[in-house]
Amino acid sequence: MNLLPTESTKSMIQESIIRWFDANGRDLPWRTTSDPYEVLIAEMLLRRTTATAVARIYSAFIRRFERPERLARARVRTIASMVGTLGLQNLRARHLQQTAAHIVKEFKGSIPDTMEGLVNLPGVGVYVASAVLNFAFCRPSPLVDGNTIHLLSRLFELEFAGPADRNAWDFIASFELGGQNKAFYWGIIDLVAMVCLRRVPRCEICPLHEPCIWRHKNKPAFKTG
DNA sequence: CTCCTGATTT
DNA sequence: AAATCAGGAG
Repeated sequence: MNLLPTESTKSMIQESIIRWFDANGRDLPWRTTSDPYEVLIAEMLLRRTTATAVARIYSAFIRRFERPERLARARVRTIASMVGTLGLQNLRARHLQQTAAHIVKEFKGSIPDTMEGLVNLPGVGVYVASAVLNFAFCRPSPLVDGNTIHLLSRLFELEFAGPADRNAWDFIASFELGGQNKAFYWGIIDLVAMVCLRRVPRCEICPLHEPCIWRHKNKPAFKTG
């Protein structure tokens, strides 16, 4: 376990991630909308699934179930047949239908904009709730997933028990994101998906190769060009 | 802690 | 073959 990075290191890394994302981030279908329903659906579909898998079915899903009212009335079997390629389809379909029904009944069809309201939805935990707050309501809220753990572990050689580790949430919450929380969190996800690959990380194109402790230990002869 | 559940990566 | 994937519920 290493020492925690200084505030100035964190600030520099944060800026690098945001700048890199603005220039290189993926243009995924659910990132071009801030409609809370569409964002919530995306996050529920993305649970334990890759973004590329969700990208294949997302538009068709939204077209078919345009509003919560539509989804609430659909049969679980029908929903499951549309999300079958993602895995967890029965569980996922049940949660989608129940959440839609809950939203129609308790919130008159609009998505709650508070952590408490969101985590009470079936199939919505702290991660999905926080993602909706960040990506739909532009409200900065700490967000930690497997990607975050992976990136932080390499950058700072910190050891976390996993995505549920309170220390990881506290650490990510200590960043001062201002209004750039979306670019920061999307940037972390995309860096792990495109650059900080698990087996062969592409340090030569990584915006964080300079401060990265893992890179210094594993590619000491790395030239910055 | 276990289970859910399958495509994809390693 | 095993781990992982924008985790959550029981």
